[in-house]
Amino acid sequence: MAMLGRRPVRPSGPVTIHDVAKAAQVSLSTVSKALNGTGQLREETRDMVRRVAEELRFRPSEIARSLSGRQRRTIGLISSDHHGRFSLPVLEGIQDTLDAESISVFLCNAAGDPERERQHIHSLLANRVDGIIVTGTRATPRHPLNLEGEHLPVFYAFSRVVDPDYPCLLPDDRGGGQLAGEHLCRLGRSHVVHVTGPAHVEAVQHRRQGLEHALAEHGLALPPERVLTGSWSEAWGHEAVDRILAAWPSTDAIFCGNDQIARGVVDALRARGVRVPADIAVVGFDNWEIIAAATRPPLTTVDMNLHELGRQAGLQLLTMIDGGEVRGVQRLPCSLVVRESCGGQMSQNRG
Amino acid sequence: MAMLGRRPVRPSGPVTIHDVAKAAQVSLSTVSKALNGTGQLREETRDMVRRVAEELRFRPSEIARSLSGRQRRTIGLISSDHHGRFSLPVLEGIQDTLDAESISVFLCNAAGDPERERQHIHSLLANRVDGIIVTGTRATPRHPLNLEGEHLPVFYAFSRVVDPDYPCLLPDDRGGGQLAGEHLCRLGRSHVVHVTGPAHVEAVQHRRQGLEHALAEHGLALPPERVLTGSWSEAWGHEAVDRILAAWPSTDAIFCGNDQIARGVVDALRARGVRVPADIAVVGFDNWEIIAAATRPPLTTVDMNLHELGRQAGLQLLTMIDGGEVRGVQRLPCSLVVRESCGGQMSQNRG
DNA sequence: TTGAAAGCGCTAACAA
DNA sequence: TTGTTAGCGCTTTCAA
Repeated sequence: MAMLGRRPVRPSGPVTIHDVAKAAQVSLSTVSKALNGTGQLREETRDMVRRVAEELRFRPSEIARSLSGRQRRTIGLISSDHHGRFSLPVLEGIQDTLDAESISVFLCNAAGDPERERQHIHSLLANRVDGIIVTGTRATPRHPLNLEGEHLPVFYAFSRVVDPDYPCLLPDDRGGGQLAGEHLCRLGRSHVVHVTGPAHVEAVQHRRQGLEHALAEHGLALPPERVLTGSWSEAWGHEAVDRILAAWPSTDAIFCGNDQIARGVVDALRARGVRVPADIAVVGFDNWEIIAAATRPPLTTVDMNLHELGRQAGLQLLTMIDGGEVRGVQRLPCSLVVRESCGGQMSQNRG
Repeated sequence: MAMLGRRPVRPSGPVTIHDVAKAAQVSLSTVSKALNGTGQLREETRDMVRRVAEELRFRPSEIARSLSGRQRRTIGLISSDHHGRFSLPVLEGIQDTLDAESISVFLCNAAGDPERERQHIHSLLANRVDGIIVTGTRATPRHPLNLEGEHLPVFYAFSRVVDPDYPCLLPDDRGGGQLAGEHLCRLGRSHVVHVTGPAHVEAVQHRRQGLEHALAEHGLALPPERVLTGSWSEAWGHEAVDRILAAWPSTDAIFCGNDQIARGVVDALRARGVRVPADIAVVGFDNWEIIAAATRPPLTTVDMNLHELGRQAGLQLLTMIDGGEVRGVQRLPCSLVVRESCGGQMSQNRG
């Protein structure tokens, strides 16, 4: 295809713009312009250069490109905690957004170690990323990233920062709790007990508030003693059922703080001969498929839409990179996924 | 600290080597040498430059560094499938290795889409990574990465390639099955049934072979009809128990292809009034904590050591990058994690 | 319509 | 012991 009837020979290392220029018998800048669609070139030239470049499998070095002023089109992703079960969907969501913009992601796992986090930040800064997303468990609020005086957009996804001014996106746990409560009320349940995680966790408090709010709207109260706090485990679900059946035999609904607890609750109820949902309806939280779908009956549960949360986090970071103002805590609505543990079948969203 | 009593002023953008040179009143190369510990410099000069650089918070641009010939110290990580439950520990292991060498990771999630994978590869090549690790589910062997004619080390971690010559590291499923079998035999069980996943999956076949081998060594046979293949679900575990109790009431041990099946099996047995482990011992596979530990009784199960697998995959890639020869399928030994579903208590490894 | 040249931030060979 | 200079691969004025 190249002039003179000779096929251009691929050099050993990566093909450079020089190689293309030589093969196409034009100058460097012509190649650059042709390939980037910039400047004023004859169509023929542009086509010819493009053909040669393709034939040579020319892949412009992003390294060199970003050196000469262009945007880096690369961001850093720091998992402050270990990559957990919740991080995964968030991470995938983020990547969906960034892939669409051809932005590369440096993945860093600080694994909860501040020193490791420091090193990663250093490396990200040295690599001149355009921005950083921080993910992690949000049980305990974290310090804002220490950027060593550098100015760089940072967005916190599913990660709580002590200072509420930092741009961050979290699930609307309150709304989630409310969804669960409304669902139960709508199905006519009126003796609701809440079995949830550690009392000091913010999400635990929010979910309870949401439930309380929904019940209140239906003229029902949620007395403090009917909120049982414990660990996020199946075992706690079992234990809670013992207490509930002993203390409040008229209970007709249990809203659980997560799916593991719900699984424990359902299993325990079955073991006691209590029918779910006929006698007691159960709602979980997380929509952790592998648990929720395998429970018998399958769990109706609240979904935090973590994939979507990741997508939006990515978009927000892009906004910040483009100079947009993004601040404060934002909450993403949850959805209710209806399976069989409440008897109902319609699906609800709340936006 | 700088000369003339003036504090050097940080420029607005990232600090460059020029800024440091100016502030320290020396030349570019002196700064470079001082900071890299190369060349011959007076100790005083070196120290002085270092101090100034630190004060200015100078962070040499990795971009510029890698342009001028140095190694990129960056690798690509492609998740061919969605980041799954198994990818996580592998990923963390890989990062452990690479962090220790200060190598950055570009994360790409091809999500099973060949076109997306192509784009990611393109991007990785354009970013001149030193090598690539491919992770993903290994249920179905994948095609080797198409590097578009470029030469670059690629290592497959927990990902099966059609051509067995490609360097890849997989769990030793056969050994894992053997561990389970030996454990059961050692505990005196002699009527073993195997409830496992889809028959066509390689891991399913290997695990069965391992079990068979272990039983054979103790003079026991594993007739084909006692290998029940199905899906990887709890539901299948329940169903299998029905069949087993009906067909072979003398069964005293069940080895399950994964922990979900095992969970289903144990739950079903309990529901039928069969005691675990007193009447029937159960062994799982995966050591998926959240399931294995929550099962009642907690599951004795085989651990694939995925974190370690990731670590070693990282090391192997580094070897390849350094020009070492790495080829063919390698297998990482599994371990047996003893909990309570078999009655035994000692822990076993097999190296 | 094309090409020459400067520059991005750094390293490294060579001079001084 | 330090500084000058020439790249690394590309983009982007500015000249031709």
